[in-house]
Amino acid sequence: MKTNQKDQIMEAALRLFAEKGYGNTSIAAIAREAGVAQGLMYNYFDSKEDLLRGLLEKGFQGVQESMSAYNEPHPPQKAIAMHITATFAHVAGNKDFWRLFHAIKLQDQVQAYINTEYAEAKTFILKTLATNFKKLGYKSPNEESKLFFAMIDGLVVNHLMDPKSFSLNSIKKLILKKYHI
Amino acid sequence: MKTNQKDQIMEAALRLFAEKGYGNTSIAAIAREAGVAQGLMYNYFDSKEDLLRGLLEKGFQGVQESMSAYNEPHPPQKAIAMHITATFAHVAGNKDFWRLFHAIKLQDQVQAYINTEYAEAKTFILKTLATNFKKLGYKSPNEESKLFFAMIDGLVVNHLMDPKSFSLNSIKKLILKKYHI
Amino acid sequence: MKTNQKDQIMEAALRLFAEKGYGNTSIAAIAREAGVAQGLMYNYFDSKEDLLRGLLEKGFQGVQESMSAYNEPHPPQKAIAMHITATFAHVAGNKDFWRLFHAIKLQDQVQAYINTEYAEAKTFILKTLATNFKKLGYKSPNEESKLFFAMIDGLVVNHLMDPKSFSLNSIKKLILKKYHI
Amino acid sequence: MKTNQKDQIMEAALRLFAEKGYGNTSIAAIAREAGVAQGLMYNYFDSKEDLLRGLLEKGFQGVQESMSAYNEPHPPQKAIAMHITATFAHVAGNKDFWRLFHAIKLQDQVQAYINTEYAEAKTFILKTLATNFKKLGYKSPNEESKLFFAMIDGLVVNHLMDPKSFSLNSIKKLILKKYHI
DNA sequence: TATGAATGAGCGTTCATTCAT
DNA sequence: AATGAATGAACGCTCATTCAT
Repeated sequence: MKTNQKDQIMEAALRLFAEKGYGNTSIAAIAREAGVAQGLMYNYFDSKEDLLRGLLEKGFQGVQESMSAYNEPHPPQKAIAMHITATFAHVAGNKDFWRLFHAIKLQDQVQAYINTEYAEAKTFILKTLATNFKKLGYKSPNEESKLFFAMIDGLVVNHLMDPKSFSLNSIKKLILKKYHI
Repeated sequence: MKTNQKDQIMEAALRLFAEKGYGNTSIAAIAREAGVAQGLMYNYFDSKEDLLRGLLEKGFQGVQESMSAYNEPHPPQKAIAMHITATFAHVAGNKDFWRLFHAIKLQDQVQAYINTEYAEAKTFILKTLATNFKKLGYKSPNEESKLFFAMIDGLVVNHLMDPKSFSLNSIKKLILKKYHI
Repeated sequence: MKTNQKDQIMEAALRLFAEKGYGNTSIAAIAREAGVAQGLMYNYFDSKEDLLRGLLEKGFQGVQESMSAYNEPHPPQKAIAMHITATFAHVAGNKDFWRLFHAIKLQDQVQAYINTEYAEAKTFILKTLATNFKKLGYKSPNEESKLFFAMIDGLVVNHLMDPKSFSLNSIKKLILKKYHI
Repeated sequence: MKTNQKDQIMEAALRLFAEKGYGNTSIAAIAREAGVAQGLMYNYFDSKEDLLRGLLEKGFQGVQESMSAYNEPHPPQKAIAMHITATFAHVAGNKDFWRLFHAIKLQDQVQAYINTEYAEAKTFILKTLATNFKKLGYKSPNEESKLFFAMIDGLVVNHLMDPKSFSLNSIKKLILKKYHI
């Protein structure tokens, strides 16, 4: 009957952080949105910042899981295609997380978590991409992978800002064609 | 001898907003950094938010000016090259502005200014790019321009996050090659 | 096997109140220290303040008992010696209670309990001392008893603050000599 | 026309801390008592604890000044008499400070300041008393000085708790007689 | 009797903003 | 134009207390 209140708090917090920004969201607002007393959050998280960390961690775990496909070897073209597909699908299904993440990633204070969780994933992705580009005969696979990564990143952010103009799926085809996939 | 105090305030604010974030920067800190009294800011701006708006406006004016080259007709390849060069140069010379902008752009409250100032520039750039891509014979010039725009955007953001790994200039060459320029 | 949980709560509370102060000790901390659930305290006490009252009452009962020796008549010199010995012994065996009591005794809110429990004991002691000093021929037995009482009180407090410098036993001999006992 | 608001805050805080205890006094109550906005305190003190420290420091400065008489050499009997007189006078004129101090001195958290400011004064007083008792031919001047110090201390505390019963001046004469002064 | 999740009032603190000078 | 002391609303957080189990 009673849904998990910790989850309700996290959902409410993620929604509000994404919508209004971390700094503009009060604990009171989260509690109201979650339909819960203000103090309850502190049974599950040490502080507002710890709640943010919890949300980011949970989000990155989802990313990690959606990236598990890379653990098995694939032909490079398929691997790249899968990367795009998986990324776009994860963004589509976790818009609030990605809005929050991209809104926060440039702030020094948060770079700590990001450097742990995100930087690893980023490094892994860049390496995997470089390997695949090398297999495909690209001249500068490292630069190529950075460019590719930045392109996907930029697409995601622009999609989050203005989903109608920047439809991920319509551009996906163009990318595949561009990379002869 | 005495420099314009309004400019000093704006410079201090931009520096601190970029460094610590808008929400984590107090009026007191800005006044301290600018070497003026706390109340002085309110002679020039109605509020802290108005100061932010002022900074964004000024920044976008700079962007507009650096884009004035587009007003004159150029061969499409040169136009695209110029766009990249101008963008990267503006970013290199206005890191604080771009850090602030990208840190803030996803928040609903700020989208108001952005929809006025930035969206216009964005639309203009997208149209110009599309025109040029069309001239160059690309099949889907609109999608192509969005992809290109997102790529540049993503590069800039990744550069701002980690300038050493994402050197703009080393990737610039790759882009030019990619687009046969 | 299972000790009385009420006693465990009271012991934990006394320890923590003495160590960290009443105001700095939370019910949660007491429950943790006592190894019981947070809510259990309210089965035995109406409130945190009532728990404090319970601790003070129990402490004063102990004082009362250790003073029972006075109920039997003694030669005045022996009575005074016994008072010192009993007091110092009780302090040595109940440091936490005395720390708590002396830390709290000056606050108006607590004076209520003190005026009931403690004031009676104090009055009794002062009277007994005065009687004995009178028997010993002192000119102002009332003033003399107050001075004596304050001296013992001051020694105890200074001992609690700094046991090494203010050793009760080494000063006890000096007092006995001073009063020709 | 306008009295110093920092002083008003300190006075209000000292009064309330002495009356209700440090932990039971809110910043809001201090501001109300001082007739001032809540936030103003933080223009003068970093925190509530810093305000407490400020009050204790100011109080100890007063003690130091009232002890300046000891800097000049006096015959031992006069020195002791002066100590009593100065102490009682200072207590009479600074009841709130002494109530606050004695209510707080047993708490570990505050012992830091006390060990700096107060412990020095205490050590100085104990040494001076011991010197004077030695000059007067007492057998154990160190123990004697501790006993004397504790006696005065106890008298002050009992006076603060119950000024009517423990009149300092009526007991002062008894002390002087006791020490043949 | 015992649990501990949930509550919500109240705290210390910050800070955008005002205003007398 | 310029100052900075003063304001007070709002924040993050704590914790005594309650209550369904």
